[in-house]
Amino acid sequence: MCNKKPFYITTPIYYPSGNPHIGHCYTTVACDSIARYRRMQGFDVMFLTGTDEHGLKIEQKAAEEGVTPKQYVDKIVETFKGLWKFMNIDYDRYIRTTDDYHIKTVQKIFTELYNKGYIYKGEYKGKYCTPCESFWTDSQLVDGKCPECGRDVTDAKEEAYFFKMAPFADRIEKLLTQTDYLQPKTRAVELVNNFIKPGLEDLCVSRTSFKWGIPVTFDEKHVVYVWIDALSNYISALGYENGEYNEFNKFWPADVHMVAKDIMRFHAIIWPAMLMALDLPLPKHLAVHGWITFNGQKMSKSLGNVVDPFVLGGRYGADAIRYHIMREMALGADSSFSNEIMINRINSDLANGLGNLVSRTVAMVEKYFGGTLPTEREDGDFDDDLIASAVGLKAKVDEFIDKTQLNNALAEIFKLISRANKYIDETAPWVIAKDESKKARLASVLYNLLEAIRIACTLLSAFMPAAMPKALEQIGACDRCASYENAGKFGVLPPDVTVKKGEVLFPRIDVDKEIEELNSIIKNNEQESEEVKKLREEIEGIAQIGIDDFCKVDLRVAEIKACEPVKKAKKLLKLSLFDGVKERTVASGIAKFYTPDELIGKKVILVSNLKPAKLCGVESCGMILAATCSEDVKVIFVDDMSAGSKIS
RNA sequence: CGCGGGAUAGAGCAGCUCGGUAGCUCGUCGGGCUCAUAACCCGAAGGUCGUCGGUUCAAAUCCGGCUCCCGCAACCA
Repeated sequence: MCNKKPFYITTPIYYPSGNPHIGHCYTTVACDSIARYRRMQGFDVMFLTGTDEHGLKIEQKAAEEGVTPKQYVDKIVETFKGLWKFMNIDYDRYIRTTDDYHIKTVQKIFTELYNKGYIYKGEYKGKYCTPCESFWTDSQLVDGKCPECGRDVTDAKEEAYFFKMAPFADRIEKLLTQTDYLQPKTRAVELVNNFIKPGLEDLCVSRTSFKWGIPVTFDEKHVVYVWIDALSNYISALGYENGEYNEFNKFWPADVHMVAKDIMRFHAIIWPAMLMALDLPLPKHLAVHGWITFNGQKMSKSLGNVVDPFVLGGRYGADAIRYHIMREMALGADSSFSNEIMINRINSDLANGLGNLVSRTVAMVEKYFGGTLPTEREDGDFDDDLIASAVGLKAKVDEFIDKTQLNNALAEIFKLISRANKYIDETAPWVIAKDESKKARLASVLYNLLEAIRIACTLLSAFMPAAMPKALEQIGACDRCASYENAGKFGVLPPDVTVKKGEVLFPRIDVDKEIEELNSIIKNNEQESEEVKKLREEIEGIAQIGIDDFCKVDLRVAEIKACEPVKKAKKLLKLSLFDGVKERTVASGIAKFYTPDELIGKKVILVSNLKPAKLCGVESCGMILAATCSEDVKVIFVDDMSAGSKIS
């Protein structure tokens, strides 16, 4: 036990503002598979996952439901844990940022960084929505209004603590460009160019505008804002600066932090900076994967296409879902998920390939030898090639696991499965079986097949922890036979091995029928309830206004005299509008939907008394009205009216 | 001229570092087999490797221009 090498792997801590979806599944299943593989290899593994439970959004969601924030997150955390159980996720520790020991660590880290001079008190400037009691950045605003309630915001400042990033810029740049910290490394240049070269901005690390967070010990009106709270989970979970655990020295630095690309920046820049400030060693690898897209679109609740892992797993089994997402997803790249792709994959690899191989092999042992092989052997053609493939597999898979390339590891294993299926055709056991004098040869062929299956299934058991033990049982492999150690050897099963046919491992799926059913599930669940519900909530959520409020907005017909794209902006068109009195410039985010030629001469509705603002260097005086429906935008034209006409 | 990635058979991808016969999976078509979950095995069709030009005996691969897509950043008033 003591001489086992430690291996520490983490998922991000998920934000429980809603139920888990297949995207959460991906990261967690990937980590679980790696963790299981490392355990099999004999590492002393610490696999950490958890939830990030503080923040304004949780506070608000809880308030909406009339419960305390803690009650709210408790409920969702149960759903997360339920999903992990359902997907056979075998984590060693589950951290919640509301756990006492984590809070203790965060407070100590915050104080230490303050004492070291890396955290200082400053002022946070932003837009403030009084009814929502929330700060927003300019870029978060929707039409200049609060994105939550749609009401006006005001310029406001609040006292806040900031973390100095600048001292670490050089070291972070080196970390990203000169080490193999970031996987895949292709994104390093992007990060350096976008964030480090322009100069790292200091990071706002406390807030006074909401309460649901960890209090700053030396300044009680502040709570710690996201970064220091969330990122330090990776060390607080090991007992850093708290008495709960005593494993920091054993497991830190982490071997792999796995994250999706949307939070890469925080783990690639902020987290290393924090660790540098604390004088702690840096994690060895940051593995960044893409998003699962659904029928080509990014997975999101608003699109109404969230794939429910419970539904899919319930239909095809957790292992089939695990296999599909591992096999399909390459590190770094997005992978498209659709019911059709998934079902085809399950059918061709799991049902036709692996499942059928086990089934036909076991059936032959039972049919020709009553389930137990005789011990006589006779070598023959094709044996060497199959054996070589089987014996060499482990080293190849090891290499891909080391590189966090699970898809390639699986592809390699399935090459052996194909090889074995081909071997059956080459040797044609049913022909040998007709000749009584060739029993020994027949036994050899079947034994070789069982061995190939044993090796493949042993290595696969990290990925499919429920189905593989069943397969190994069918071929008569004991626990010892199915060890990682033995996956590199041939001839491990006893010569007189006894097989036992069992249930079908991966039933073949009727593609057309399933897709139809899944589509109707999606329609019922999401399009009608989710999407309409969301729209209704959105509309109902907007406060009513009196006619006098409406009259504050001056709407006029204006003619587009000239139009050109804004340089440096993809979405903006610069319009010259004649409002009846004079020409003015308005920037509008419609470049994707209209060309300048289409617009010149048209008359549109102008919000004429909107306060001017600068967009991508263009002074914009007013805005024009357009309807927006998901991705599409249509400007409202009023061509028959003359410029300057009032609209009311 | 903001930064980066990409364009290869119907689909999804590899090959490009280090030029020399274009490969894999799925799908389609034809054949074989009958142990098996109508599964398995073999074969075929299908690509001027985005476009134009350059270097070279030889370019998917190296160099340059262009078109289009996708990330990131910045604005969707």
